Amino acid sequence: MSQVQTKSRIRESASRAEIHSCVVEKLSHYAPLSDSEARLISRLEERPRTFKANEVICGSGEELGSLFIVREGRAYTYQILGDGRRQILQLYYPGDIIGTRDIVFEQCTASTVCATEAVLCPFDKKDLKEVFEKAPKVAALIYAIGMLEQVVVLDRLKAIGRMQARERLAHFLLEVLSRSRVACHDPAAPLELRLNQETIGDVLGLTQVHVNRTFKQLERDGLIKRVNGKMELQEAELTHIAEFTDRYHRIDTSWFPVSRED
Amino acid sequence: MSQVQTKSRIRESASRAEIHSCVVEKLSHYAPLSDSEARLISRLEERPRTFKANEVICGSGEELGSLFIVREGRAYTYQILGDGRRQILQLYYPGDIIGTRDIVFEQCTASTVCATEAVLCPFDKKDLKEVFEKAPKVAALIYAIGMLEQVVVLDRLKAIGRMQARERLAHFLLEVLSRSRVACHDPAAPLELRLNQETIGDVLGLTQVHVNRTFKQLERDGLIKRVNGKMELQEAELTHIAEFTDRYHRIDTSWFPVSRED
DNA sequence: CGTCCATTTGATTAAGCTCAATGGACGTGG
DNA sequence: CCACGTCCATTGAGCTTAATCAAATGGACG
Repeated sequence: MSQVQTKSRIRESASRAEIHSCVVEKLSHYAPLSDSEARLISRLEERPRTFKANEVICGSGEELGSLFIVREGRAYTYQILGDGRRQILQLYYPGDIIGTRDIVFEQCTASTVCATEAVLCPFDKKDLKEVFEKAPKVAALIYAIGMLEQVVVLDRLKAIGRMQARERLAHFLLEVLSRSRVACHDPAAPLELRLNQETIGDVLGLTQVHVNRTFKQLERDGLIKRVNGKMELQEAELTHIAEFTDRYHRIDTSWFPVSRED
Repeated sequence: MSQVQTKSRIRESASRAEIHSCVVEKLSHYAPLSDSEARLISRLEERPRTFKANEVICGSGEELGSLFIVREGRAYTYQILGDGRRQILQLYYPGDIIGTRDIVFEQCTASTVCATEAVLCPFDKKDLKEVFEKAPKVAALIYAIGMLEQVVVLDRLKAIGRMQARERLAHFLLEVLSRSRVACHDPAAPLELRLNQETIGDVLGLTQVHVNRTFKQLERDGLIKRVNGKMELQEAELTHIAEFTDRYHRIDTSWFPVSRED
């Protein structure tokens, strides 16, 4: 909750101390940005916008006009099969960038909706051109973050393809936890999923019923403890069960272009 | 087979007609490149290298020093679970770029090996810096191709998460077919998998035995016909069964920076 | 002609799905 | 305050898909 910043501070332009943008915050988590780079990005970023729960950010087939940085809430991307089954492809938590993928297509390859009420910062697609032209380091950073997302997706692919329900769910919980920590900084904070069991099933390729049984099983085994919405995890054991690796630590910036005027 | 180019032609430098590089060929499939852009890229590209079947391109945990463009053969990226099970994350066919993901990490997140004898063109990682600095349009293109790969991975995630063996396999066959066509150009050419059933199982999250039964079933139903290694597909029916979409058609280049001196 | 490897087939088992019912939490309207 | 509806979690019973275990078949090749 303390993550929600006062919106009026965004959009000041001049000195670095005053630049307070979602994108700058996200990007500089991985590599330091020069003042002019930070200024360029924060200038491009539009006013944060509030979305209602279940509001569609971009439907499959529409054109995605901007990236969105998640400031608060949860969103996800999914596809529906002919028989009505649903696969959720990617979850977005505070700090994540929505649309790094679909922005390169003329039509979105999947639908994106908010799972909860959410605050998103749009970043216009056509302004990316300026980023690639004037701030190659930032471009490299955006590229790297896109690839980081891909690694996370592939970890989940492995879990769905080759693990049983118990390990899949453990893997999922740890992934959400590590993702929350990027934004939240407090490593002791309990996990707050804010997703119902049907949604989790659609992420993991399981039915809601089986997700429920598996949660119960993990609870019986003392691996998780649930207290109204929040969850405490036995991280060490779960990590072992799910063979989980946290991918959010570090990217290799050695090949990045240097900031133009540092 | 006709895809294998005479290697001596690569590396000439001067005029456009003589530039004959794997990377240039791949990238200009999606957007026209200026002469200087083409020159920059082809100059960076090193001599094609031949790999033996089962030769490791980059092991999990090592640093990946270059991208590789596949000229001939098949390769794949995989992860092994503690109990020995294997999940193949991505297959690479001629025209694909290996390493767009792992290049942004200090250590590879997965192992990559050749499934057959293969010819690959390395493209040094640290030279990417120059590309991002001097050829922003090419950088955008590389970004877009990385995202295209991600969409393909997510289509497979959907298949593995929410489809049965029959549809999964159909989906897989169509994906390989459409991928082959990027490199091969002949739309009537029969599908040449050159992968055994165990490998296919590890792609699709199925056992080798079940892959076999499913192949047999597709064959009985007249949806595929197998003649020593090659395969003819009833594309229309299979596309319907697998709800398949070909993602290789088109990316949105409208936001790309323009070539610097066209 | 025997070895190696991949494919094929059969019999049995188990993980997860489907269908169905119950109960708690919460909001809304009378 | 109570009645009611909705959403979600929970639990049970039976069924289906794919896994497992095991073995046979069939090239390709030295």
